[in-house]
Amino acid sequence: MALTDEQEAAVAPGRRERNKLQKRARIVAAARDLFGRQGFASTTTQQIADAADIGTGTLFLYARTKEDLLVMVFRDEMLETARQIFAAPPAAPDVVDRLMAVFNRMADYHAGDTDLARLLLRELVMSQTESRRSDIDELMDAIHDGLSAIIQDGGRVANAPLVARSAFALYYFALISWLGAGQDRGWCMRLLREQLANLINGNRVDA
Amino acid sequence: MALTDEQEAAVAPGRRERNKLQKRARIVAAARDLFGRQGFASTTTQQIADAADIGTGTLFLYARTKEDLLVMVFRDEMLETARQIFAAPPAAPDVVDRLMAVFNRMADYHAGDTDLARLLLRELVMSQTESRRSDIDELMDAIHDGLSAIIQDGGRVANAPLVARSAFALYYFALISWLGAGQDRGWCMRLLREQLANLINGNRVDA
DNA sequence: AGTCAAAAATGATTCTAGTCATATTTAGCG
DNA sequence: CGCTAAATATGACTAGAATCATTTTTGACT
Repeated sequence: MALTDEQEAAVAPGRRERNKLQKRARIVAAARDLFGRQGFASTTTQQIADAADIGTGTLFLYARTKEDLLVMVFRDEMLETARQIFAAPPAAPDVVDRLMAVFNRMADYHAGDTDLARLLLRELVMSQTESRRSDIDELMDAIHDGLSAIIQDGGRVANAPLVARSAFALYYFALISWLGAGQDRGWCMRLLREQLANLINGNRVDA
Repeated sequence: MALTDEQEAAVAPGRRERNKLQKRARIVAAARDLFGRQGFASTTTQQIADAADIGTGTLFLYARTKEDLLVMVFRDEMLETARQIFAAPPAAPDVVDRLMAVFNRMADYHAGDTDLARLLLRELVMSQTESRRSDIDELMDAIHDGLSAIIQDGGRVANAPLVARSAFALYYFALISWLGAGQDRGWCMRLLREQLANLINGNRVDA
């Protein structure tokens, strides 16, 4: 027997809301699939709309621009990836080793599709849309908290959150060098390790 | 009396080449003006072509995309700005102070048009086009060298170029927070100062 | 000066992201 | 149940970036 409207509304946040969420999920799935198989540029918003079985204009009710769609698609995936990485903490003796283990696993994720990662990185820099900003903030916060915990756990450093911010900034720059400037990944990561060692352990001549 | 073709070609790198340079200059000037007055999005490539007195398609012989045009326009300006900043070195006692003086002056430049700066920053992350890559590399190198000199001059740090890279990465991240994530400029710069102090002077609990 | 191939310029055309006036669906209410 | 207003969906349409087949310019060589 079906529930009455009132009962239904009481259980879940309303049918309308559920429909929207379903539609949103279809859109994200379609976009994820097409971006992955055809690339971002050669996927048209029309193709995504067709695959998600919605009208041309409806798509833009859920993502203001094609680029927002890219961020939408990867926000979930990256959040999940970040959670998994921080949930299974690397059991290395040194803080620098542990940070590098985290960053290497993140880089592994991006290595799966460097073309998309490159474009995504570009969009993550600028949170033009309001919805995008919250997507990005959530992701950044998750990573920052994870890093902070690792650094705090090391115990040798004052002001762990600030150092976490610096570590993330250095990682971000490594990503830009690798994906943006086309430098060799290994080279970027080696440099990052040195920079992190400097950051954590100091770099004085007399040390 | 006019020079013969041969004489002319011997003096300068050929009339053809000079024409191209002139045309390029007209394009950059027109784009600079229109972007500044109307903003990037509401300036059409047609307007730029008209202002530069060239055909619609000719524009794309000089810049593969509208975004490349943005990079072209600001590469020169930013290089010049960077040179001026590093030519008149800040006479502060501390390395951190001197770095902050440099970064603050760079931020001042961007503060002149934060909308354009935001878009530019996004494009600088990814050197999609080959021509853009060289533009960006040149700019980055200039800044890196300047920072390196300041840090080396401080004398208390081993491996100045690496620390310069880190300092730049931290500055870059501050820019992203300010222009990209919409954080308050003062807050970003204060954080940057702390991070730089950490980087240069160490951050051990026992220090 | 005249010829020719390569380089550069051109604008009509194509393609697609994003808009907007209209139509449909939803849910609260008498 | 209708009725109504608000929310949501739709696809024909617009605007503008970028392309490309064609034309024009250049300069080397005779």
